[in-house]
Amino acid sequence: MAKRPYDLPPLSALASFEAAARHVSFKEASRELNVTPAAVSHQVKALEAELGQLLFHRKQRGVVLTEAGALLFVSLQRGFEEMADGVQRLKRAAHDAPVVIQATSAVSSLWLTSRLARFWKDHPDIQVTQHVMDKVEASDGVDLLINYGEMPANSQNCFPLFGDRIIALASPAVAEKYSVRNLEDFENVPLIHLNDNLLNWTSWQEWAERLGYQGSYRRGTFVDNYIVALHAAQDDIGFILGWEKLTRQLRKTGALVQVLEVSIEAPHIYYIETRNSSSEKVSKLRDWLLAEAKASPDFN
Amino acid sequence: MAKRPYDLPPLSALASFEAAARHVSFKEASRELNVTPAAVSHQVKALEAELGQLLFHRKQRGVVLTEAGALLFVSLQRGFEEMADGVQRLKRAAHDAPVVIQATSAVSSLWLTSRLARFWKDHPDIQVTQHVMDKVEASDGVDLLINYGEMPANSQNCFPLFGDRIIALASPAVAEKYSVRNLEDFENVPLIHLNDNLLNWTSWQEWAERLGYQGSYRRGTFVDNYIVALHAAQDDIGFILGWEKLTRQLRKTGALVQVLEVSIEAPHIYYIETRNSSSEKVSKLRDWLLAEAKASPDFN
DNA sequence: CACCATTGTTTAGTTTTTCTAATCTGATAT
DNA sequence: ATATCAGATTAGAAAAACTAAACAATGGTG
Repeated sequence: MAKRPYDLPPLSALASFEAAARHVSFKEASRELNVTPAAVSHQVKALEAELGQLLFHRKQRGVVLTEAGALLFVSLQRGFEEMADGVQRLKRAAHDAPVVIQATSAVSSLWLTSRLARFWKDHPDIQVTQHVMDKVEASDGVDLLINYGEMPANSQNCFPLFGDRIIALASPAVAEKYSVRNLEDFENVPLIHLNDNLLNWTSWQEWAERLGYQGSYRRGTFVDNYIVALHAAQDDIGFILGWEKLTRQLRKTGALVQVLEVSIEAPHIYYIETRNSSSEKVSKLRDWLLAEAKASPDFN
Repeated sequence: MAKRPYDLPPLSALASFEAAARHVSFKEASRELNVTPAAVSHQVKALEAELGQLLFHRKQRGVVLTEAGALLFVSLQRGFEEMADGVQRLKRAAHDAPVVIQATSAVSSLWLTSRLARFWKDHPDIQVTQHVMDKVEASDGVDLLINYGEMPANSQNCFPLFGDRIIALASPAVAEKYSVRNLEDFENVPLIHLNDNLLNWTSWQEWAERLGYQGSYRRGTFVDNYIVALHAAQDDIGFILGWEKLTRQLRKTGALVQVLEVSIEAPHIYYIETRNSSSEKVSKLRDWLLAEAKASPDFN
């Protein structure tokens, strides 16, 4: 097969030489490289040995480049410059690029959006883009991902955000009109069902079973999106299941009220996942959100 | 003071990444770099961590460059190419450049030249230039230097070549005409004296003193150059001092004959000194000459 | 003129980096 | 299904790089 396309001496030696040549001083070079002059001396000596020619004339006081050294120096400078340019561009691009966080429309509107607004006040330099998508898979270019489901074990990219309880809700008008007293009553009232194609939503059926009731809840309307379902509930369409914490604000404002004093622990938890990038900014946002979830467990 | 002008990640990581990107394969890269795939994996991972962004998409089978990776790759390639160019030029220049060996005209004509001709037969790829100069100081650009004098102690650039004895010589005609029987006889015959401005030549006076004779040798002619002196001797101008070994050939052909069966050990030795370059070619010639001096101590 | 401050070198030993061996993972091809 | 392939991961080994200290050579200073 092809031999090494660049038959270069050790790069560390080249870097030491370049610095020494630029400063015309081993001492200065060593300061720049955060090493002792001895280290630079070693590297340059090794390079000279490898190339089989002197790169510096050792003068009484300091060093002077030989002709060969000068020749090498300009090439190295150009080379390093080129590389540094590329790295610089990369860093700048990373700096300018926003952090992309993906969440379902429900999480986004009920929890994430208001917090991102606050995050931006703390970190005006970090641009954040929300990617609202009611699917489990992450699209390309997503840095963070808030999932509801079973958190993969021993993945250091996933961190639990919060768990929740599931309760029954309705608009005050609906609640008053049907006055549900027990689980059986739900069989004869309009329920809002979610078509759970991809997410792990808990259905009315599952919810009741968890609470020990075996009846069948068939009445009501089906919608595809939890936010739509919430709006439907507020429009007096019927009863809806909801997360206790996530709907706290809606209950506080009286838009919805809890029906029956029963609840189940949500079968899954919300967790945050790091994807693609391990950049500073991403970690910052992730840690901020984790702290946020921890700091206000009751969503005050 | 100024920060590092090139704020580059570890160069070894860049080199590993470049190879991996070029092959689009950690495995191939590892073969090129003579390391295991694990090593490449480590380096790339470290680089990604440092830059805070993924450089490869890890696919089910192998890897693919990310956009960022591709961007970095072209810069690195250009950079390495630039550097390799410089190194290449340097090596080529060193390869093409002849080895320069400096010697006095005497050593050159009596010992070195014929040997260099033989060296060239053994090593036709190594070009050798003679720099004949009857001074002690080496001029710039000289790689090897044959000196006569006191060899500096503990210098690993100097190697003893040979010592010699000093005898009195003359052309057969002169020898017969004056028939010198003892040291005193030299006082009344034409002597050839060397103006020793710089070299450590032994004068007739010193020679005789070493042999225990206190007379004064004033008669004769003065010349500046030993080769001229030798020619003068062959032209029957007078008696001359010479090295036993170096003049062997002249005596063999009958051009000169030894006068009086006395001789002194030369006060100094011939030694060879390495200057400037420590290139392969220089070492080769030096070692060859040392072996030559050792192999034929009698100058057969 | 002695003496100190500079700059680079050298040696030997330590620290850091880099690499390997072995084991895993996850997915494709047979 | 099973083998295979490319890469990841881990802990520990090997190699490279570095440092400390003593040295050498020189130039400036009191």
